[in-house]
Amino acid sequence: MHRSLWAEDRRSLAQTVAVDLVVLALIDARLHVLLATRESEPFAGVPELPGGLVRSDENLDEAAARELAEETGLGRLRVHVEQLRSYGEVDRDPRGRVFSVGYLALAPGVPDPAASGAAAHTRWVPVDDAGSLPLAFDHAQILADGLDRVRAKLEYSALATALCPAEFTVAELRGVYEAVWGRPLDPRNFHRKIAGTPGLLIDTGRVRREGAGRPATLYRAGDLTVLSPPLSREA
Amino acid sequence: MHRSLWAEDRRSLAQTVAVDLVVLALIDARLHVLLATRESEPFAGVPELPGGLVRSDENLDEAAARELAEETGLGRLRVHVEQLRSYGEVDRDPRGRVFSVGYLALAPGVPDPAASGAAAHTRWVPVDDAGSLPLAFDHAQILADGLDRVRAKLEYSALATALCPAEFTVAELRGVYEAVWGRPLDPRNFHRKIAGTPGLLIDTGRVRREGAGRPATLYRAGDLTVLSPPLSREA
DNA sequence: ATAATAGTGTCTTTTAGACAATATCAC
DNA sequence: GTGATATTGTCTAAAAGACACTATTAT
Repeated sequence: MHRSLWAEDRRSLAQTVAVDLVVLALIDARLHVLLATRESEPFAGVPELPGGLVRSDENLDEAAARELAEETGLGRLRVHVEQLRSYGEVDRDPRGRVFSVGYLALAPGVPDPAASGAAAHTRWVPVDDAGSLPLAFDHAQILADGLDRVRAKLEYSALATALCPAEFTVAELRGVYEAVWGRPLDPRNFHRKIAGTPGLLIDTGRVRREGAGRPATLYRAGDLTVLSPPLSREA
Repeated sequence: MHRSLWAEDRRSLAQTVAVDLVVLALIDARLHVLLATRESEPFAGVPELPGGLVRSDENLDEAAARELAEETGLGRLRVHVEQLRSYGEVDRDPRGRVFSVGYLALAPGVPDPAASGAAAHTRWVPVDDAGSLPLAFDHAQILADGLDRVRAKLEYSALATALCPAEFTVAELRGVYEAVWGRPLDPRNFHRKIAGTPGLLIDTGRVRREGAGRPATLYRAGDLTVLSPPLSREA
């Protein structure tokens, strides 16, 4: 009885594995998620997360990276990709038994509007609006899990830099936190905490002047990935 | 091209989904993991994590719960089960394309030695020893991920109570932390921190006397699941 | 009494959070 | 100069960690 389901049983199972991506980016100081629109049944016309089936010659991470490039035109950008969790309700797909591995992808800005034609299927939706949209399959749950993950992980990791361009200011980084957490942070305490964490930011030596005000130092992300102690979401 | 792999492509993929469990329990103040021994090829005779294929009429959590009951004889106990992550390297199983969803299970003690016959396949191994054992498939990676998860999650959650019996003392709970983190904690600071977190522990009103010393208050787990601020692994 | 464990109090150092003050720009 | 943003400093309240002390048992 132990590990009994092999040989013919395995063939008759007819299981399928897909990846679905929660792709996030900051646009106009608001967190956005990339949604596609289903073109066929089931759920024709309904928005869904980009994704697709895992092919026989690729692992899960590779499938996620391929779908990201194919469906979003984000291939050339430095995108952080990490696995979320898997979804396997029996009836989550009316076509049959399809498991989905959810992925979280954080893009450092949006690609050129003149990007690949594949991106025409997709659009960026503010996450506040997407929460109330009905999504195909169980994608609303996957999206919620992705948002939970990124909100929690900002506290104890350097993940926020993945939503910034290669070189950024402390104010930009703070903007990421404010957008993801949906609340303002004290610029002075934030600056002191971030700048006082060795290894988190690397000073490029250059500055950026943006309208009025003292020019801001330009940093790029350092090697540090774990923030300890964590950066608390202050009151 | 979008979502193109459907209909016949899907049938020809021949993918299979399994669950594999990292089952942990505290035995003699040491953290142990439950291992089975493979009885057939591949990896015949090599230790592996308990697990098996997901059936067509059950979701992932149900498959994990069923395997837990079937293979470990822990069915009747109150076991905490949560999903870890999924594993999908192309060649992770030489028999074909098998994806695995890893699960973490925390048992409040070990079942009766006189438990079900299924448990005869399995044995409890101290995690320190299991780390150097060669395990079948990629189960060493799954085990490492499970240990990472439980070590990290003790800091910011009430998960440690899942490794305690229904009623326990503060010293027992501290023993869980010390076993999982592999370092001693200050009993006085631990007690003050734990007892000072509202909702974490519920006083049963009874005490337990164990050899010499003042009797310890018996608690059961409260509703609180998230510890904030987290319990830091002190120096 | 002595040893052992449970639980409380106290002190010091560190940190978070509020916010004043200074630096450097555009105008 | 004014106004704006960046960056540093200062103060206070809270928390962490070290550890003395009290409480309650077995022997």
